[in-house]
Amino acid sequence: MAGVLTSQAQDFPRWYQDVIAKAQLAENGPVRGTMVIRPWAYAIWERLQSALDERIKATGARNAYFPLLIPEAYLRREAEHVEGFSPELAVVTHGGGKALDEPVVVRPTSETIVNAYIARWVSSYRDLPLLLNQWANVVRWELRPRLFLRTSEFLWQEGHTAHTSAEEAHAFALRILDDVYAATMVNELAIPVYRGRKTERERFAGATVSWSCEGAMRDGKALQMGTSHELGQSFARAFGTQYADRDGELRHPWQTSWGTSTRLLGAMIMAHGDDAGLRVPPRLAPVQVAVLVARAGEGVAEAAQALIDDLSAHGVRAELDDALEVSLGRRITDWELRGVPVRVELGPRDLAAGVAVVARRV
RNA sequence: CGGGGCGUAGCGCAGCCUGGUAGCGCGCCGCCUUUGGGUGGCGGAGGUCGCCGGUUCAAAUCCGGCCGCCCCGACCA
Repeated sequence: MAGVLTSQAQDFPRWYQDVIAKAQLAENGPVRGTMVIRPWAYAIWERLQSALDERIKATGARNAYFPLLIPEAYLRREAEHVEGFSPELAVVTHGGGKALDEPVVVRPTSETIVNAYIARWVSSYRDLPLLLNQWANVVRWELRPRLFLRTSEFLWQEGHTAHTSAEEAHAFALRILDDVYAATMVNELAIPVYRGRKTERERFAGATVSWSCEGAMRDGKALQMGTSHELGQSFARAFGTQYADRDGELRHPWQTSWGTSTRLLGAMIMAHGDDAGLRVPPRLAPVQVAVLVARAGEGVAEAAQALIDDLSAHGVRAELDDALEVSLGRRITDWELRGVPVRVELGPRDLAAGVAVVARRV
């Protein structure tokens, strides 16, 4: 059929933008780099989020929430960290109609404010390991934004942990990389990933080692999909986090931080989408089976509803499409664009013959 | 921030060079027709032509300034 989208071969970036628009996944916000996530994409994100959350909790980490606004001075406490993030900070200078005595920054990531509190909560080796995770939005003033892949504001999960040894922190950072990130990417997103250590240049600002999961996209490029960092003791020193060890000595804990974001939706689009549109991995698909009433007829609506009920009873997320005022071709194209894994078409002809058209899109 | 391009209806664009009633496609609304892969027909709604100023009898069009956006580069989850 004549493509609704620019083909991937012709212009991959253009195809990417087309799918996002036509499948109604997201749009640009009024402020440069911001993004409106539309219901279909958000529903996929929610499923991805819960899959990640489950695995994060399985490591023993617990969810918490820290403020969006951070005193600028906090950022300055860790030299390399502030140097890395300063160029992309959004800074609030006014509040309540008056200039603030000290500007506050909108979090670009939360190492600093989390550590300000970890310092208060850790005083004994018995308090460790401390394993925290937060689901939040962060802001980084990006020069060249691209929907999902690099937006000025994005949704993510950021973990922050403290341990009694470098070895334990190292092991935990890798556990997140393997058991949480790679596992979710492979099993939920159905994207094979390459795990490895980031180069010195790409290392997270303030980390000693950065580990990354990179996935292969259909344009032949790799995309960083999740990172896990060993922070050493630099943040602990910067924020004065110390604990009394078994031997009575005061020591700084060894820390990690790790994150994945709505960029994963961009990865899903680029790793699975084709010239007909998006293809959503079945485990993440908000609708796994779309049942289309192809044409009105005696008993067709009832048969379609019976199929929906049967699928639902078996734990399959199924949705009825009986919008007969919209042409069948149009509806088929729309479901293809949105990437629903299985489509069933049912009409009087099928009913009479005791069959149904089933199309897979996985 | 450096290089290039573009701002005209919700979206995508033509018109600008050569000033003279603001157009096309898609989408939207109504009616009819159709419906098994983006149906077809008829009718309709919708625009301070990015903003400010200048030239002119007359500016989307010419001139000046400003603002915004997109693409490439550098930076980045």
